[in-house]
Amino acid sequence: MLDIKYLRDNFAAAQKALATRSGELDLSGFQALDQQRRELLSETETLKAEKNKVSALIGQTKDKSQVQGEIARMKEVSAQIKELDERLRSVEEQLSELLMGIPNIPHEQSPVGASEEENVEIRSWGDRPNFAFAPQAHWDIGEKLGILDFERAGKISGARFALYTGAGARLERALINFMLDLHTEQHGYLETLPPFLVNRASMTGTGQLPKFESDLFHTEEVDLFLIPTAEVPVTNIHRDEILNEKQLPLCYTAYTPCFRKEAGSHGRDTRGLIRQHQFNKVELVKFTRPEDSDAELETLLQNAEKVLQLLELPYRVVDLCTGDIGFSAARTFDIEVWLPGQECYREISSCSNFRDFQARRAAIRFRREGAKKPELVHTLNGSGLAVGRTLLAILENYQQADGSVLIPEVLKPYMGGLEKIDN
RNA sequence: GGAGAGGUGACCGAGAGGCCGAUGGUGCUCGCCUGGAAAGCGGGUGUAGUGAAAGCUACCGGGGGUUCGAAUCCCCCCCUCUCCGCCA
Repeated sequence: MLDIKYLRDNFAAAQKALATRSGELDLSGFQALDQQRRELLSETETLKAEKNKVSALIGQTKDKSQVQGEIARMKEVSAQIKELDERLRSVEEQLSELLMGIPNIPHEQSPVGASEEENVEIRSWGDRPNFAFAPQAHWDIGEKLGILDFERAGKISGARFALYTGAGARLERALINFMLDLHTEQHGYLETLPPFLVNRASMTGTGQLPKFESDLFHTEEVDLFLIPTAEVPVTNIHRDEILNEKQLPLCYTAYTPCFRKEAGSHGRDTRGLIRQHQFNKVELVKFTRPEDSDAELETLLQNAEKVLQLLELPYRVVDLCTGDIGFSAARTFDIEVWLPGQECYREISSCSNFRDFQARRAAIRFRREGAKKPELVHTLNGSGLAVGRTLLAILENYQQADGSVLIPEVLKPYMGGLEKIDN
């Protein structure tokens, strides 16, 4: 959520900045609603002050017969207050709905552009493998090795689910452990294991609600949502809290499964592990002081890149343009891994600085040393990494002519010393 | 799922229609005292909205209601604890 005061005072500038994002945005009602709200507020508060004053007087008067007129008048005032409050509530509801639907203002340094075509590659790492044979896609490799079973997953659940077996399941688990160990032992993140079902307040805090409810799996009788990313429960760890400046930055990592409806992506990436209703992810989340968030995004991005470097998987880093940045983010870097089976780069991590957008929604603040007023923190997060996509990248990059797949050096200890997966 | 007890400021804990944004204590902080510290003494110490400011308004788990007036009474919901049931 944007700062209403900022929007009020910089309406034209905000509108201009927001126009560089994709999608339609109608802010025309804002100024009138904002005005109405303040008028109603002042009106009802004047009446409340009057009511409070007179009621105190009535309380002090022993002989109530002397104040019958006051009592009657206050009854009238109370009714007026009630009516004004109702109008105020309706205006505030409309205003909040409008405000909650406004995306974050892009970072000044984000490249301006209309779509992903205009994202800017800022660096790449590693050498793409040269194969003396035609590399296969991971779904073929995995099925032939008997470690991925999409057909039975379809039977059990439906489309966009995967069944891992044997070395496949082990490899997924090895990756989770490897990533968590790296981030906790080398990068200083605190491991967490949060709930996978969260309430509306949490989803609203990070920006999934109210706008993107249709992307979420929802449970019927208890009004909970399956998390689409660990960002939601982990960022909400500190919802409605005031942190000490000394604690910052707070850095958390979490492994969780993620659940997404993928509504609107019918027919896209229907094969393989790329786009699943359920997938595993290790997430990195930071809470920082405002002045530190740009630098912290850079280190978070490097922490995510480190996973690919250690796994020796070639990748590139892309600075998302204003038209491609997600709703809540101000700035986003995507890491894209090279997939030889499909001869393209695919997103494997998305690292974002949300600035105070989520913090305002979720009321996550901190108090500076000696300061009276608390301030909003900045929140950041990034995948470190999407586990399923990492596994498929290994299958495609480490595949051999005979159909086997070598295990990356750093994963061998996590695979019980296994050197390669074959039949 | 059943029965009971609770949810008050950073924390503990009073308050049971008006004198309560809330006694007291702990913590924190500033000052005095001290060679320094402890102890002691004195002051300060919630958040938000609105306003140029003084101030005003709201908030005692959440939402409704009764009343001139609600932390306090009534209704619904949520959460925590204890016991029983069930279960990993």
